[in-house]
Amino acid sequence: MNEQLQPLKKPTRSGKARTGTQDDIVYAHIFDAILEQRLAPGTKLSEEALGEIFGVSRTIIRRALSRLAHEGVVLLRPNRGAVVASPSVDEARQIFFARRMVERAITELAVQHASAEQLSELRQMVTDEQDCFARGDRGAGIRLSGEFHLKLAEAAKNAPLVSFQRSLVSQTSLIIAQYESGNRSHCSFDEHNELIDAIAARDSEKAVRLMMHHMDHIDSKLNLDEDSASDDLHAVFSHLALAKKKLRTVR
Amino acid sequence: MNEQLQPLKKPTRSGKARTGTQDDIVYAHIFDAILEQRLAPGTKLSEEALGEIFGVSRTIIRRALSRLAHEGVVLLRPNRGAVVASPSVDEARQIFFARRMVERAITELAVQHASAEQLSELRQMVTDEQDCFARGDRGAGIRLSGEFHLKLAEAAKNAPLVSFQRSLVSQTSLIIAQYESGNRSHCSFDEHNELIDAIAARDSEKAVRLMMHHMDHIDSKLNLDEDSASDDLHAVFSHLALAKKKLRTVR
DNA sequence: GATTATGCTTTTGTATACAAGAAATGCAAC
DNA sequence: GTTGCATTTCTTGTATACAAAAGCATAATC
Repeated sequence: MNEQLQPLKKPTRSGKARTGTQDDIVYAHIFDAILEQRLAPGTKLSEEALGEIFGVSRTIIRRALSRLAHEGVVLLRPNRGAVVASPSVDEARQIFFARRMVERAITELAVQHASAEQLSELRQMVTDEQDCFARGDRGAGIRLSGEFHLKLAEAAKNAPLVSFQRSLVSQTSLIIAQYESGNRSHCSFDEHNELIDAIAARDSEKAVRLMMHHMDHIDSKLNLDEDSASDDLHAVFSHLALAKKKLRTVR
Repeated sequence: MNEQLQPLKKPTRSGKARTGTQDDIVYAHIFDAILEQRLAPGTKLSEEALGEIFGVSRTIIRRALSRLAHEGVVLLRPNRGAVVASPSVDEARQIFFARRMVERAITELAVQHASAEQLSELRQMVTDEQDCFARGDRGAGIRLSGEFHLKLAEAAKNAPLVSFQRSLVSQTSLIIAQYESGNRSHCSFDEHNELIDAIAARDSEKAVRLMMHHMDHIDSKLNLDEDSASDDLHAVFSHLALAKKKLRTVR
């Protein structure tokens, strides 16, 4: 019934999906779609529809969804299926708090442990990110910006922090999709570059200061202020226009 | 073939498994077994054996295992099944680092947000813990000690931190099982009590200081020192004696 | 006209059958 | 006695069938 029954390709150059088992691939595709904000908060994720799209059975989809649910980007409502999470203002605050804490720790660790190779990979990512925004590919730009923070976490060489950061970054992406005010230029790559400089110079205090500044910038671009009544309604209905055939947006 | 085909009861009074869907129950049972150190690191978790034990199909077991895997307490080796994780010395260090960071944040938040009710629940838990050790139920004591730290996380009112803490606490339990030197009296409940006092007094600095002290105590009881060569071998083979019929310990 | 009942449709929950991959065993050769 | 290979057995990976629950629409009643 669907035209997409090819072998399934791994998405993006974010080397993560290397093992290539089917559910990793599905997971990575949905994850990327969320990071690129092609999947709006509240979008219903029907198992059958996704199965058709990716050409696999519901078993695989189900595994991918439960993994995403565990990371907090998908909400699994018993007997009612999965939707892309739409964090409340309060949840957003909690996530940002946790993220500040983690980013501080990651920055300090990265100053200690980042290898020259990792630093150059990080620089490459910033360049790519810049390119994306220059050529107008906002989605990929946002994703790379998130992946930058993940790569930095890897440079910190602490596995539990990496996995926590993964969850926080993707949830941040949802928050931005839901609460960004206007379309001001996004995660400023300049800040990313300065940050790498400070880390390369092994200047822990400066690096941390820059990172905290960076966090301030990100959440200054959001409307998380207390006038949440109208905000909430807006957030709930704002994506109704983007509804796509089977994956329609609800709440 | 097996004698256990009853409806399945929820485990422990840790109210978590309230929803009671089957995979939650299986998850909670295995989680508790790990927290109580009845499941040694390296133990193979065969899907079929567990299915028989709990009287459910492999589908349910599989979900529970993948959830545990995501929390890092179970290792899912492709085509080779699941085993209880056995953290290396380096992994243990990473987990402890993350845990210090999280416990500090949780303590500060709990000082701000813990309700009187939560504080009294915490006190109750310490009493229970004390009882367990008094009556020689070491397993339940260790579990309650872990659950104390989880409850504290809940008092901090930050969902992402709670879920991260859950993963860190259970992994800590595995580390203790693997690396504890001698059987000195465990997580000292006195420290837990002092901590509650400081939180109740809204004395953030003192609470954090006590918590950091508590962390020092926990890892001073472990052999994570660099003489890891013999340690590693010992860790790998130490549990071969505990092998149980189908759930046998391997690596 | 609004509201509640009731059957129908769609979607999720669980078990199971079958396929594919790994480990174990036995056999042969050195 | 040990090493290498082939076959067998067991375990996991995936799809699918069926059951159960939720949503939806129609109809009946107040």
